[in-house]
Amino acid sequence: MSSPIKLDQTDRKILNILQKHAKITNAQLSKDIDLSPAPTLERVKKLENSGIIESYHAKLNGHLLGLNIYAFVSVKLKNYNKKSHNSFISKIEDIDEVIESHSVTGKGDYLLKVVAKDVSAYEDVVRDRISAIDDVSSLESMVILSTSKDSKVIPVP
Amino acid sequence: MSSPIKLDQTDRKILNILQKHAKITNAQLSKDIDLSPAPTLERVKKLENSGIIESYHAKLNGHLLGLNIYAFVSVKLKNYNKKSHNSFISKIEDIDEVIESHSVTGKGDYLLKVVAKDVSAYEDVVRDRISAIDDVSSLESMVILSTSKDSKVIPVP
DNA sequence: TCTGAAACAGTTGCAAG
DNA sequence: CTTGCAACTGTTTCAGA
Repeated sequence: MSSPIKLDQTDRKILNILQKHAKITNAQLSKDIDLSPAPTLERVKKLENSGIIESYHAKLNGHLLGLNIYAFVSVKLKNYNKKSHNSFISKIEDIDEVIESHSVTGKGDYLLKVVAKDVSAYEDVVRDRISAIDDVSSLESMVILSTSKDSKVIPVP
Repeated sequence: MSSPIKLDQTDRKILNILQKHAKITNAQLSKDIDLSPAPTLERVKKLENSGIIESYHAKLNGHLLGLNIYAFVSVKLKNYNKKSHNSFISKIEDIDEVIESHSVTGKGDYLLKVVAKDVSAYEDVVRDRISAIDDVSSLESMVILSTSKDSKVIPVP
């Protein structure tokens, strides 16, 4: 288990700003945290090198791209051995429409997040690609009707 | 309903690259898509201005920050009127540990994504903050044991 | 660890093909 | 669209406090 890395209040400010708005310039970031550009840059690099900042991503608007169905799919497997899990995970990896896959406690074994352009395309993904994996026993769809929060910001302790 | 915006293959390449690696320089991006810097920049601006690119975010490593519990929580409400939904949504908005909230079809009414530093902090959030909302009838936790895919990349049609 | 300044790299806008 | 170039903006390094 890795122990949490020590951060001061300035580091926390940096992380909160970059989670919300990664494209800020170093010059602007330094103003927002009341520091000069040089040490600001150094702190950002340190956060990147330590692995606390993993990566930077553009968030797209799915609707404008014609992706109108978002859903969570709860999956139960037939068997609980390591081979079955690994087999399932590697097949899920290849399905671009599955954008998240988590092993979870509760009634299902995996919870997937799936995106598709319409109900018909969604049906294709669920029936022809996910159900088609032998390791899968049953599925339950939770189609997203609306999203009220998708903050992309985890609370820095 | 908004109709999908027309994109050519070059725009799609840009979107795929920026979803994975938002911090790329315009100069490097232009090389990757075999175009010169000027029109590359113009395309990126167009994608931003059209709203297809919504925002840019730093992805943090929760474990290194001491956030060790991630979970989905399925929530059922007591009532299905608009007032009850709005009340629930606005209260959820204030809980930083709830990083996603989606209204969904299926057994539950909402599916939340929650993060906490340990099981005890998770219990506090679920019991003292989410269950405490009057509109909530019942909850079901699906704690994430492991995540095999979290691509941050939606498939551009 | 910070400041301030100087040197460098990348972006942005524009003209001509 | 491309190339090329200038002006600008932001990054990065470094000596000194």
